Amino acid sequence: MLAALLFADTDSVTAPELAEGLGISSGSVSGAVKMLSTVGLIERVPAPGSRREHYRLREGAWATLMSAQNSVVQAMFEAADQGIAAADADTPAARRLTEMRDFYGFMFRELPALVERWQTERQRL
Amino acid sequence: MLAALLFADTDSVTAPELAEGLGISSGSVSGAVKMLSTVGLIERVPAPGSRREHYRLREGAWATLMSAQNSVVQAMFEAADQGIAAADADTPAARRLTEMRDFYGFMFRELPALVERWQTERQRL
DNA sequence: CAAAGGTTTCAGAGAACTTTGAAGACTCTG
DNA sequence: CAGAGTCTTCAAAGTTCTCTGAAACCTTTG
Repeated sequence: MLAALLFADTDSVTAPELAEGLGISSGSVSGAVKMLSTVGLIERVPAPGSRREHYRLREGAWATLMSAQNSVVQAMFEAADQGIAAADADTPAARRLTEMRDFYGFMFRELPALVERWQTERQRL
Repeated sequence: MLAALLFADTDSVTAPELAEGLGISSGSVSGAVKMLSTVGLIERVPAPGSRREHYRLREGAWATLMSAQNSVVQAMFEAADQGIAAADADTPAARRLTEMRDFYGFMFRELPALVERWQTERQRL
């Protein structure tokens, strides 16, 4: 579906066009739209003159996708943190969990900064 | 399985211990070991005196995992690139694909650098 | 070098996920 | 405000993925 929206030679695409083009049912289109919308990758486009819904990739969709990944990083960080709290100090487990927490802590700090740097560099073009 | 290896209070864990502790069959352990080994997250540990295989998380496993993600980024970059080659210039599709390629190109350059920075900062501790 | 201990492979069973199609809900428009 | 057009929901069907258990395969050791 993302590929279909990427390659479309129009600004936005209707649900029936997606169904037809991809050879899937309207129900599947509806489900995919719902999922991709909540993730923030696509958006509904108001289409005056047509009663059909139009969809398109959101501006900056890829940065959004990367930021979504960041919540995975956060989850790993928190899991490690809770693990450390539950484990006895000075055990192999504590050592491993500390390495894990430090790594994901680092990434959780740096990844958003990286995406931000992309945004500003993009601005200049 | 990763959690089991993380929390183990010994340096390494045997396959039967993993099966017993997780309540899964030896076949499943074998499959998981194979998968995690090829990804580089765990390693076999030579265990003199025991005939059983011992496993443990590899040093720097999390950095490895992040680097593996990078190949996804690369795939996205290449997909965008091929898309641009296939699309007509000055179309909405070309514009979208260019944004995608630029973003993943940026990430493909910067992510390894980020992991590397982690490695060197880690060194100092 | 045979036998015991341990691991891997693989076909079949089961679980989880996805898709479909039809019914219901929503929303413009005349 | 009725009707046509469009979208969403959901149960059933289909597909894919994962697990198990048994058999085959290594590998160490007496």
